[in-house]
Amino acid sequence: MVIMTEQTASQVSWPFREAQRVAERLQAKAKKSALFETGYGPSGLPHIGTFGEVARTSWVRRAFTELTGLPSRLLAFSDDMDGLRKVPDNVPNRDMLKEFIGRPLTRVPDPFGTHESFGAHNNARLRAFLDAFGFDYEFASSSDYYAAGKFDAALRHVLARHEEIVQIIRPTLGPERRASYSPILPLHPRTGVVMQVPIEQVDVEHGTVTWTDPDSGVRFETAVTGGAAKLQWKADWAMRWAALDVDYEMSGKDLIDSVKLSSAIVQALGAEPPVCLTYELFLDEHGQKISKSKGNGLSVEQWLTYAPPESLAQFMYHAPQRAKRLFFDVIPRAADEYIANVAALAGSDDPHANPAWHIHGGVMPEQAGSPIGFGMLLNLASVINADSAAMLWGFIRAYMPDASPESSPLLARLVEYAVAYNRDFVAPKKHFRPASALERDALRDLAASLRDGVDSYPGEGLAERLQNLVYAVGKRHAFTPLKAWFDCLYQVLLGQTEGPRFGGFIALYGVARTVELIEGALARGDMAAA
RNA sequence: GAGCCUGUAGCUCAGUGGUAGAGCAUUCGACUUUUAAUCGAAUGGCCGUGGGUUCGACCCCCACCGGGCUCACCA
Repeated sequence: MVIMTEQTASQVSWPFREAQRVAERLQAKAKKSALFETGYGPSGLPHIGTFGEVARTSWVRRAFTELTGLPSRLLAFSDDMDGLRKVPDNVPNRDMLKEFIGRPLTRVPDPFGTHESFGAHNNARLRAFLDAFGFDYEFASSSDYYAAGKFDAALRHVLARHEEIVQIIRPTLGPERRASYSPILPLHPRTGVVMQVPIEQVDVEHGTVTWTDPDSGVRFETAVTGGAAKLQWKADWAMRWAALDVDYEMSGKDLIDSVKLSSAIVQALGAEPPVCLTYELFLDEHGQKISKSKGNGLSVEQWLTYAPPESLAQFMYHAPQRAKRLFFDVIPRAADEYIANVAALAGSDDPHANPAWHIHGGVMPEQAGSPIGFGMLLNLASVINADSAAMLWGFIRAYMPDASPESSPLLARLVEYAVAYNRDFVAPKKHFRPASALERDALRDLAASLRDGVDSYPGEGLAERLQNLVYAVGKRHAFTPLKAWFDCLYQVLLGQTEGPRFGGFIALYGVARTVELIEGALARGDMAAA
């Protein structure tokens, strides 16, 4: 076991602090490898919190490797043996599902018809989601583990400590549940439903429980092993910790009580709970809780439409134990923080303290950074009304001749995101004011002049000749001051009060398209007048 | 009822014992045949309140006030 030096012990980065706790746990148990776990409930399709949990756990795992050099695994554990509690409203074939309420998800037909069970379908979605980010993990199915007998020894142990476990959980329950509670949930031998019934008899020697079907009155003796029964949630978690010897698991603060109780149960089983971290939940823009029905959350898909995955990781990295508002405006900031961290990493004497190091698993890609910040890029996209990456690149090169997609792959991606951001959030809010009579004449003149060509105008490049053309048109009409002519162009054509040098804009936007832009604005004016 | 987070510039937020920070906003300036992504500068804080620890507290401890969330059925 590697003992931390003073330098590493003073790490200010939380993944290393967590990794240190894991290292101490292993040292105490004389273990030679670490097991990290993340869990998924049956109701959950993967969402932004799923990403956060797996990313954060992966960072702790990576830090653990750095710290100790010991091997480790990350188990993504799906609670797919849980009973279907209610029919989700976002799936097809809901009537069909009604008949399977209460049965383990892996024994409910897939309403989408693409997998052998609903559980398998959700598992596939989860794996595809995790794979899309390139997470290194092993998938585990609760149903498989139960059926394969991987929990059998632990389940018998639970049976032996049945009363003790009941005593731990019972005080936390309401009067109704208190009467019937058992950590053992036998599967009904005929219907397959996960039964929440009083356990009348516990036979430790044979590994069975006896219970009565409330509907038929028939008594059953069911084995707790081999997938004939499963455990109630908190006991299930504890049993899994014990059976697999899980070393690390983080969870949201909504599970604080569960962590407490499961830890008590695992100790009743004679084992030690893993190192646990409780993270804060996300709030919306107004500090309110995020609920799917209100739709005030921000989805992974939304985030990744407007900024790179690294920025989402950056957001998740910072202070997991503090409540953060998760809404649209945090995206550009997260992207810029990431870019700044990449830049800072180059000359850093303590890379472990830098989020970018963690985000990239300690191996930075070539040319990871961007010479231009995302905020600036968004601003630029807005100012020039960029509707294509090529147009944005044109202006970037004017500012930074050496920049190219090849020399800065991140910038190339950011450009695409900035165009999307402008398209969806900036462009729709533009206010195009109608042109006055004077301005209409001048705009017609401008369109006609553009059609005639720029060859007669002075200047070295196309942009400069176009600029002189625009200027000449303005002078032919009675604008006072001439600035009013340019104000007209921005306000009438681009829907904003300020804008780029217009010749450069036309050169990049295209002469023909600019003419269309002018004709469109004039047509809008006609409609308003009519 | 139990627990967790939070209060720092106008706004959004960094900052865990050693001279209060960033972005945005505001104002001024530079560049500009009108402008502009840009660059420079300025303005702006009893760090929620009151105690305590310390040579020294935004930071650690206690109390209070304000804002918010979670759990008490299931997972």
